[in-house]
Amino acid sequence: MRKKSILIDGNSLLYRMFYGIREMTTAKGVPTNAIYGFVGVLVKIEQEYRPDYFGVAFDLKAPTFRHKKYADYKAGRDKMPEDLGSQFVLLKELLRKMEVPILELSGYEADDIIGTLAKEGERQEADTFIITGDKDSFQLVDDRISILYTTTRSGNQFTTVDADYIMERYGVTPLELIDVKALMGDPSDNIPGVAGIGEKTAIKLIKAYHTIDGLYDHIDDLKGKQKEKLLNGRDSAYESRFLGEICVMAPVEKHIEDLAFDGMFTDSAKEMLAELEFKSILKKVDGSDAVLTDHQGDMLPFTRVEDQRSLMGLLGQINQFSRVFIYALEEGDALWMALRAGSQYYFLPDAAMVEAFIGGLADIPVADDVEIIGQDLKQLTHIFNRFGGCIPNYTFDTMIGGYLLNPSDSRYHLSALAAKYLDEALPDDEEFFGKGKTKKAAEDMEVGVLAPYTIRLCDALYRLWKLLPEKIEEDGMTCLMDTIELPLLAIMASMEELGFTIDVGALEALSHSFEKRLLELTQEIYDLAGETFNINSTKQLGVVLFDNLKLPVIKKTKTGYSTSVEVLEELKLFHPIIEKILEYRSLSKLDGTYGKGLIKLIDPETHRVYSTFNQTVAATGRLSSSDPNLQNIPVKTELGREIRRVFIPSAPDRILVDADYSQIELRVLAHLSGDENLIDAFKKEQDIHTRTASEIFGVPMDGVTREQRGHAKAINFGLIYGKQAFSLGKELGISRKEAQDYIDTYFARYPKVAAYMENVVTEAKEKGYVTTLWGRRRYLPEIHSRNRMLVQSGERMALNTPIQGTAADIIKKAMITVSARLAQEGLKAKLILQVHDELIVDALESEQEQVLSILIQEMERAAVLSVPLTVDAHCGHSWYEVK
DNA sequence: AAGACGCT
DNA sequence: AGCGTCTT
Repeated sequence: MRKKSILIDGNSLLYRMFYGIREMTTAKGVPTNAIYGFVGVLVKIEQEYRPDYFGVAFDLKAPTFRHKKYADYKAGRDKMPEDLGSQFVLLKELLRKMEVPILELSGYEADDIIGTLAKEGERQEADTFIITGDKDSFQLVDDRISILYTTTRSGNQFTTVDADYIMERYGVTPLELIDVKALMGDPSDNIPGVAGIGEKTAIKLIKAYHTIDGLYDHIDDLKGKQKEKLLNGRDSAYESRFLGEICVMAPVEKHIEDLAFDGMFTDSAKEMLAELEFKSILKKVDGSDAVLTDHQGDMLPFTRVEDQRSLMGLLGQINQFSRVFIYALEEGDALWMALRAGSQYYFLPDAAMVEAFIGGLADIPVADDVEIIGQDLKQLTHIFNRFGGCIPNYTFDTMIGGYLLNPSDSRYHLSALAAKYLDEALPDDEEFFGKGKTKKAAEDMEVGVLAPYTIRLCDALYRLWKLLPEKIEEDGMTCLMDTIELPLLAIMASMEELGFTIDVGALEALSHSFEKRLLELTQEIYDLAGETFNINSTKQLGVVLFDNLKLPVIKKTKTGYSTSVEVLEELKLFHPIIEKILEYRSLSKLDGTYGKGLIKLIDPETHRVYSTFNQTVAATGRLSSSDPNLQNIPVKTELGREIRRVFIPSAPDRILVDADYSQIELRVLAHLSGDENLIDAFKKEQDIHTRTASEIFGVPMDGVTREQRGHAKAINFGLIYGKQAFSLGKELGISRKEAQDYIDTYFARYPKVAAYMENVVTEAKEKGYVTTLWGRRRYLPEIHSRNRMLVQSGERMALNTPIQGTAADIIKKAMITVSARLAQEGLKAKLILQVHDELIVDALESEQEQVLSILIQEMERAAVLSVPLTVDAHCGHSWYEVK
C-alpha cells in the first residue's frame, strides 16, 4: 500500500486559527484560541486521516537565504501579536508531549522544509498532504503532492488543492504559479513583482508564455504600455521569482522515515489539554466519537412540506409551540425556506409552498403571538408583504444580533456568524452557489441538495439564537434590539417597497444638458492642452498638466500626481485649462451618478427608484442606502441641486414633507459633555457657529465676521470628527500652531467639552470600546496598536462614534414613532426616506398640516436631552422645493 | 485597488 | 467621522 504523509505549515496554520477563531482563554486568562483550532486539526488527523508520516514545520526567527540576498524581503510586516506568540510556545510544548516531530531549519522557512520532505517522500512513493493557509505552497502540487488549504473562514475544514483545482482556478500548472507570482508580486511578503501587472494580466501572460524566460524571449510580441511595464520591471520579475520559489533541496536534518506516526494523544499530551481546559477535545480523544457527529446538520431529519397535509402538520406545530425559526432564501425567481418549530425541521421547496404557509400562518388562532426568529428579517418582511400575510411578531434577528455585538465586522450571514460564535464551518451561499459566471441557478438545483443545505443553516440559526440574545443582554443592548432595531426593520422594508418617484422626462432632459455641456468642455480642454486624452483618467490628466504643461506639482499620491479638487483650486491661476477641468469633473460626476446613472435604476413601469437600506453596515449605527444611494443626492452647488427637482411625490394629489434636525450632532455633544456654555447656546436657540466664533475670537455675537463664522464652523465640525490641529490647520489654510490656538481657546471656553473628550478616549483605552447614549457599542482595537497612525485614527473614532451613533439612535427612534403616528391617525402618508438627520414623507396634499406637525413633534420628542432638539420642516412638490 | 467626489 | 458610486 502507498504510504501517506501529512506535513503541517505550523506558522501558517496557527496564524489562520488565531484570526479565525474568536477569543478564548483559560480561567486564568491564558489565550488559547489559536491552539484550540490547531488541536482541532490534530484530532482530525488522528481520527480521520491516520497518516504514516507526520510532522509540523516552523519558521525560525533567523534571516533566511532570501533575506540575505534581498534585504527588503518580508519587510514592513507587523510584529506578531503577543497573544499569538505565547501560543506558539504552548503549541511547541504540546507537540513535544505528543512526540510529533518539530521541523525547523535555520536559514529556511517552513515552506522550504515541507517542499523538501514532500519531494523526498515522492521518491519513496508516498503521497503527501500539506496542511497550510498559505497559497504560496500551491506551487508544490503534483500527482503525489496536494494541499489541504484552510481559510480563516472555514476553520478546520479544508479545500483539497490538486493540479486540476489549480488549472481550473488559475488556468496554469502549479509550477507556472511561481512565474505568475514573479509578475504580480505579493505585497504581504514585500515581493515587488512588475509594477502595474496584476493577477489577471500575470496569468494571461504565463498562460501564453509559460515562464518569465519565455515571456521575455517574446517580449516583442507585446506592445504599448504593457511592454514598457514589463521591460522596466524585468530585474524585479527575476528577483521576485527567486523570492517566491520554494526551495525543495533544503539541508533538512530529519528524513521522511524519521516522521513515522503512531498516534499523538499520549498521557502527558492529554494532561496538557486538560490544563488548557479543552474539555470537548478531551472527550473526542477519549474514544466516544458521538461528539464528532454532533451538529452535523446534513444528518438532521426534516419534513418536506409539499402538500396540504404536511403544511397542516407544520402549522399545528407552530400553533402548539408559538415560536418559529425561519431561514428564507431567494435566488433569482426561486424562493424557498427552512423552518424549525417545536424542535422539528421543515423544508418549503418553492414560492407556492411559501405563499401557502404565510397564508396559513395568518389563519392560526395564535398568529399574533407566534414569535418569529430569523436571519435578515427585513428580507423576510418583503416576502410576507408580497403574499399579504400578517404583521409578524419578530423577537430576534441573528444578522442584526451579530451587528450589535460587533458593528465593525464585515459579514453577518449565517455561516460567518456560525464560524464566529459557534466555532463551526458551514458553507455560505457564495461557496454553495458559486459566484459570477459560474453561479448556479437555484432553480436548476436538486431539491435533494438544496434542502439539507438550508436546513443546516436553519439549525445554525436556532443555535445562534440560544447564544446571541444572552451576549446582547450582557453587553446591555437588549433594549436597543427590542425597541429600536427590530421595530425599525419593517419600516425600512416599507421604504424599500414604496421607492421614490422620479420625473423621468425632466431627468432625461437634465442628463442631456449635462452631456451637451460635457462635449463642449471636452473640446475646449483638448484645445487648451494641445492634445486629446482621457480626462477621466487621473493618470493621463497628471501627464498633461504636470509633464506637458509643466504646472507646479502641489501633491503626490502613492501612484503619481494628485489631481484632487484642492490641488486644482491652487492651480487655477496658472492656466485656464484648470477651470474647465473642474467644471468637467463636477459635470461628469453629476451625469454619471445622478443623470444617466440614476436613469438606469428607474423602474420603467412605476417611474420610481427602489433603494436598498442597510441596517448592518455603518459601524456607528447609521443606516446606509444603495442602488441608488439616496443619501448623497447633490445639494451644495446650484447645478447639482437641480437634480432634486426630479424627485417628486408618488401622485399628482400628493406632496413631499421634509423634516430635518438642526445641528443634532452638536446638540448631542452638548448633552453628553454637560458643558454649560454649549448648552446655553442651544437653549437660547442661537446660531451655533456665530456663538462659537464670538467665544473664541472674543467679539460680541453681532460683531462676528463671515470669515470668523466660517472658521468657527470648521472647528465645530472638527470637534465632532475628533480632528487634530494639523488637519484643522490644513483645512483652514492656517498654521498648525494657529489651529492649536483656536482649539485651546475653544476648550478654555467650553471646559466640559474638553473634559468629556479626554474621558471618552481614556475610557476607550480602558474598555476597548465606546458606547452611545442607548448603549450601542463599537470596539476600537486599533487604539492599542503600536502604529501611531492607527492609534490616532482609533482616537478619532472614539470621539466621533458616541456622537454620530447617538444621533443615529435618535432618528431611528423618531422613524418608529413617526411611522406609528401616521398609521394610528389613519393617514395615507408614508415615510419614504431617511438621510441621517432628515426624514421624507410622501403624503396626500390634504394631509400636509397634520404630517408636518407629527414629524416635528415626534422628531423633537425622540430624545429628552439637556438641550432642546429642534426640527425644520417644509412641504413641496419636489425634493428641491422642500429642502 | 485606488483615486476622486457626492452626501450627513 | 461615516458611507456608496463611478472611472480607469
